[in-house]
Parts: sequence; structure tokens; C-alpha cells
Amino acid sequence: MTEREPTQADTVRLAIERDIFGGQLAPGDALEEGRLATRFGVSRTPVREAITQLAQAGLITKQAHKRAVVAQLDPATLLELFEALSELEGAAVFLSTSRMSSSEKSALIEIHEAAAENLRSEGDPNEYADLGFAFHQRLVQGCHNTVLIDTTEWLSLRVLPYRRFQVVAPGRLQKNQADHDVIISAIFAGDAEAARDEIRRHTLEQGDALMRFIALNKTSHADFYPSGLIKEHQI
Amino acid sequence: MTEREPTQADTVRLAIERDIFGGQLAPGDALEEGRLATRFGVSRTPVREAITQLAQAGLITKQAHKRAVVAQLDPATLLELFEALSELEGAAVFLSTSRMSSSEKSALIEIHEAAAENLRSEGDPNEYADLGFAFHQRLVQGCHNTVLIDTTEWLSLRVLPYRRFQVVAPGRLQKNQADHDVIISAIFAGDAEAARDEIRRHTLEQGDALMRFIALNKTSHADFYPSGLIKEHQI
DNA sequence: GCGTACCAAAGTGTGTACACTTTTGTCTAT
DNA sequence: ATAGACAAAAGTGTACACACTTTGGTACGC
Repeated sequence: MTEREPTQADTVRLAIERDIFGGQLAPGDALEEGRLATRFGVSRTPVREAITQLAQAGLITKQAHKRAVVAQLDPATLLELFEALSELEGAAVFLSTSRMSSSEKSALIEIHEAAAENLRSEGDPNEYADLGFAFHQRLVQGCHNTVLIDTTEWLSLRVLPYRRFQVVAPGRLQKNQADHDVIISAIFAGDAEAARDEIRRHTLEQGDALMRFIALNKTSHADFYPSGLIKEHQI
Repeated sequence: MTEREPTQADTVRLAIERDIFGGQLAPGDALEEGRLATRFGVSRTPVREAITQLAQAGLITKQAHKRAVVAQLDPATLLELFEALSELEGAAVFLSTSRMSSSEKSALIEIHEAAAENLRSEGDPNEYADLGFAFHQRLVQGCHNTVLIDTTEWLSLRVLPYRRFQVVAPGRLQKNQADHDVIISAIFAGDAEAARDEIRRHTLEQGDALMRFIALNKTSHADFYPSGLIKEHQI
């Protein structure tokens, strides 16, 4: 699905995505075509297309004749997602170890050090989260298999609204950074199997941490929601 | 994307899928909305929706203002697909080894033996291909991780129109069956790592065989196409 | 003869109208 | 008072119309 000139349907889709990731649209919220149409100043047709695409991407769920709803990931599915993601990232990193160019490696280190600096200076944890995301992304992209990259990023996207949670747990950031350190070492040592195992464990652990957190704050779903939570628990 | 009552868009989508898998629509063929609409006796709107969904699924490609085209997998992408697929199946089987119920295991063996019987009696190779597909599917489903299952099946779908190629290479069927045998043994022995490695190698090899075949018949793309080929080379 | 600009035909993107389904609120009977 | 049925409202699915973009071909200039 390549598009050079953004059509209105694309614009709407991107706007909805932003709303979902940004927290304006919480999981479980209903998307009514008519409202969205008037809100974006277009007709229902492009809105419909956008919704179809988002549904296919798994970001929203849709049943015939019923309102589209922002995808709601129950803990079980979330765990499955992280399990699958850890395997995919593991596979990608396994390949990346032997396939990354030196410039790709240095770009990775650059991100890693920026993250370290952010941690040292106690900078914005949201920025740290972004750097962490970029780290994983670069790592995966190093495998040079676009199918594997796209598939992995597709799953990442689905957990993205929840992933920032990791910043809330005290000490997790340091642990995260240490994990990344080990992964980088394995890659530079050329030990593909070790790199695979490390990131697999690392990503699984991220998922576990998130699950534990959710288990502790077991109230209404709205409380799980990223933006609200970050504001509430932010450092 | 769950739908209980099939809407017209769904009907059209399924019909197009069938045409793609069946060979009536070859990779590279253009899908013109108007024609499809009249052909299925509906308006362009549901056709459009179907195309959008198929594009998102990767079965067809679409650019703004241009005609939708049945996805054309060049050899490089095909290789990437098999590489990614082998890793995914490997991950799934790794988990399946410890997670499959005994009834799931016996169902797997049943398929495996039906395939063996088909081979012994020199039955329909298309039926053998179907059994092989079912074998992989059951194997993956044993991991009980719906995300991983869906993702793997999603990729399988994309190579499905090409996968039947394996039947054309002489001796491949026996090799395939032997591979499956080894995989089953590993699973019953509880050796998850071995099972993972075996199916990974097995799926990669399938891809390689396909690539070699394509390299040998390097003519127009139409010649690559399953239905035509099977008819031409079928046993 | 070759390249370029232009024009017509084909095809896609979007707006709008309407039928059909779901949902919600009310009214009746127990 | 509660449960069930019914009707109005809301919302989705589809048809159709039209504008805009792409495409392919033709005529013109060099």
C-alpha cells in the first residue's frame, strides 16, 4: 500500500492514528463515521476507507452494521503480542548481527548513547521511551529483510500505546538500558545466538513488567490508558 | 475484523481472493473497479472496500489514482518472505512443542499419515500440497498464541499462490515428507530447539527450491504462475 | 524521423442520497 | 415493578453522480 500523494482517506487515517497513539481516542471508544466526517470536513466515504484500513491493521475492530471501536487489548492478548514480538525481534536481531553495516551499527550506538545521556541527566522519560523505540527499530531494520521488518513494526505499532508504561516502574529504565548494552555487546561480538536470546528475553520482560503493572492497577480500563497514566505516574 | 453477516464487500473480497489463489487472477493483473462491480452485480463502493482490505493484507498493491494490481512477488521479496516465514514458524513450533495437547498431536499425525498414504499411492499432488499446508497450519496453531498464529498465517497466505510449485520438482515430495517426519519426532521427543531448527531449515529449503525453479524458468512472469505451471508440469 | 505538447478516454477519489440494520427509549401486560 | 414488545432514532451499507488524475495516442515542431 504505497501512496505518493496523500489522499483524504490517508489524511483521516493518519489523524485517527495520531489520536489513538496520543490518547485522545482510548481503547473501547466508538468511532462514528458521521462525526469524524464533519470533524475533518470531508464526506463519510474517505472516513469509511480510513476505518477499513485501520481495522485491517488491527488498531480498531469492526463488525458489520456496528460501530467501529478502538481496539481494546485485554491482558491475555497483550501478553501474546509481546511473546510474538519477542520472537520476531529475536529473529530479526539474529540476522542483523551479521548483516548490519558499520554505519548502521554506529547509528545504533548513537541512539544508545543518547539514551544513556538522557538517563544520566534525568531528562524527559518520554524522550527516553522514544529513543528506546528507535533503538529497537534500528536493531530490527538491520536484518535487511523488509518483510520481517514490516511485520515486526506492525506488531510494535499495536503495543505502542501501551509500551510507554515501562517508564512508570521505578528502576526499569536502568534495567532497560543495561539490557540494550548487553545486546549491543553480543552484536559487536558477532554472537548472533546470544543477541537473539538477549532481545527475546528483554522484550518478553518488558511485556511481563507491563502485565504486572496492569495487575496492580486493576480498575477500569480507562485507568490503563497511556496518556492519563503517564501524567499521573510520570517519574 | 470480525464479521458475522457477510456484507457485499466481504463477498467480493472472498471472490477476488479465490480468483487470486485459483489462478484466474495472475500477479501483475490490474483490477479495475468498474469491471469487477458489473461482474459481481454490485456498485463500485463495496468493490472499493474489498480492494482496500486486500491491499492492506498485501495480496494486491495500490497507489493513489492508479489501478490496483495483484501483488507481484519478485524473487527477492519471495526469498524474504520465506526467510521471515521460516523464523515465524520456527518460533511457533518452538512453543508448540510444549503446548500442544495430545488431541492436537494426534490430529497432526493423522494429517501426516494421510500425506504419506497419498505419496505411497501416487495420489493427486494438489491434495498432497493441501495436506502439507494443513500440516504446517496445525503445527503453528499448536503454539496457542493467536497473534503469532495470525501473523504466520498472514505471511503463508502471501506465498500460497507460489507454494504449490514445490510439487513440480521431482523427489521434493519425498524430501518434504521426510522433513515432516523429523519435525514430528522432535516434537514428540520434547526437543523444542531441534523442532525449531528443523522446521526453520525445512521452510527455508522450500523457498530455496522455489527460487531455483524460478531461476531455471526465467521467462515472462506469466509462466511462473501456479495454475498454468501445475497444469504444465503436473507429474 | 524523433521528441514534445496537447487532447481525449479511461479510471479513481469523493460527495450525496437512500435503504436496511442496529440501538434506544417508551409503552403495555403481567 | 419488571419483562417483553414495539416504534422512533441513530448509524451503517450501498448506489450513483461528478470532478479530478492518469494514461495513451495524435498532431505539431524541430
